[in-house]
Amino acid sequence: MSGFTRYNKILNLFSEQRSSWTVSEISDKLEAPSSTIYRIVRELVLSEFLESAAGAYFRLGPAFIKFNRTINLSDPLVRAGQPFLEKLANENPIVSVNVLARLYGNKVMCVADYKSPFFKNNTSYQKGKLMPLIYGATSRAIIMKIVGKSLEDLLKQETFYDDNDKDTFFKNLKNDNKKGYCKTEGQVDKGLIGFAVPINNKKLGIEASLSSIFNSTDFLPEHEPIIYANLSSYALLIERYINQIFDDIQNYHQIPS
Amino acid sequence: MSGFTRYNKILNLFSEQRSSWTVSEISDKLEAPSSTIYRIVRELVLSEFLESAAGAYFRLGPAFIKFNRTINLSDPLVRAGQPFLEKLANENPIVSVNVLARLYGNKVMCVADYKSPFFKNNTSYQKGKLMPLIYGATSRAIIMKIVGKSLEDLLKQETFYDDNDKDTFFKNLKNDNKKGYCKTEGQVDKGLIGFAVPINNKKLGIEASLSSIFNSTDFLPEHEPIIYANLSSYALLIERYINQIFDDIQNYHQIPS
DNA sequence: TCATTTTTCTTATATATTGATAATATAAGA
DNA sequence: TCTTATATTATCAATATATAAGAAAAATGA
Repeated sequence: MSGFTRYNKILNLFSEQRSSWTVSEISDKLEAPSSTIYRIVRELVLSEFLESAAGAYFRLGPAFIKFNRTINLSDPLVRAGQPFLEKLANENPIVSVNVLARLYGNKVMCVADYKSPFFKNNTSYQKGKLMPLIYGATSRAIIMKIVGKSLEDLLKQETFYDDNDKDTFFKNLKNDNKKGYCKTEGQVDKGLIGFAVPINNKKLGIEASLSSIFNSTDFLPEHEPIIYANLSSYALLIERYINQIFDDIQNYHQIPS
Repeated sequence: MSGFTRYNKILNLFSEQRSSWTVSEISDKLEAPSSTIYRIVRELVLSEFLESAAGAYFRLGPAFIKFNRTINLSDPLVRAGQPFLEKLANENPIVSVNVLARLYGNKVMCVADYKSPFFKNNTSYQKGKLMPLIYGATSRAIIMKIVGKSLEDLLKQETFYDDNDKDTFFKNLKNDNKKGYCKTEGQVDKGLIGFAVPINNKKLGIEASLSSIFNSTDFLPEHEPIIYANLSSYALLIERYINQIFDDIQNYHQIPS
């Protein structure tokens, strides 16, 4: 173990299922002497990446909450899009969950969401959760704007059921691209139907989507044009707003530190 | 620079005000050769603590979002308390923001919140934000249960206006402790009034509070007993639920890995 | 295409990390 | 309160690793 790995290996032991570890448990798991683990853990505690809990246990520390907040407040996509999610929800004809998601590595991550007050279902698209790349309108609206080698690289890790499945996938993607939006039903959550449009900004390297998710039982075909109109107009607004924020950042960077 | 500091120093450059840095900017700022910074940044990118953005810029990476989510899902306080916040909001006589906060180092951090649909003001108590220790009901309900040397250590960093100010602070704290709840008006946000009760669990090392924050203009004296009754009963529920979660964790830890 | 910028690679050397052991602090029980 | 077990820190020589300067390679943009 060397470099950042030795810290990362310890941090990655902490999960939803197992959120607290003692030093001796860590040293057992990583097969490293406890004196070494103590030293590393102490360093992480000092920088607030870990914190000590009762009974010699350690857990993830407040640094993650702090940095996560920094990301939320400074991410141009979140800053530009967050304020519009509630408005979008109010203008939709039926109760909805509205989601801003972006490409992160080769996964899709929800970075902001707003749920109508009386929407009952829980979607899988919760802020911070990594989602599959090829299922659900939210994800597909993102990849439909990616082409050529970038798309190939991105999909390299994904496995399709068979060649037919793969062909259908690419054909649908092409179709969606023509229409300008994506619609899927039950691909991620049973009983839910999702619509999504892409949001892009080349200068800032943003590949993202805006989506509205509804209960299948609430949805009627005549809603579709309104839903699509709302999504497109808000996506446009958000893209414009991102550009404005980009200019602010540019100006900021020109000020010498 | 050695140990974790070398990574931490770079990560801490990223802030709400300045969320992206190039390698040469970092090496200027930290006065270190850029070849060294490149190596460290590459390590951080590999572990997703940083990610590269457009134009040779780097920004905070998805690891923080992931770990933050882990904290949210596994924190016994969040797990126990989150589900009750909406109920508390609905039972309050006027619109409110309802907050679960806990001690983190020598600050107070909001770990969960729920705002009534028609509550307009923005409180300073947003999830993830560090708050002052001695102002506001939310914070004071936490420290009012801490005594002796622990309290001294905690307040060591805090500066009071004068000795009189300090005396008043401690007298109020004592009073609150007798009453069982805290009430402050405008200490953190002008125009808002806050009520809070403590939540504790010694075994898990949890020192926290549950609070409801209202618009001063909505508030009438006759609301006070209802507010207090709601807070106390939900705090009790949450404390019981925390114990149950604690037992689950215990059972989990007994399973050999 | 070329010129510029960003990123990686290569090396000897200085420096930090390691882990066995000892010392100390802390918590729990009698 | 004292005892004992356990958790945490300190020490130090052997070893592994990071460092920094410059060169080379890739990537980017005009």
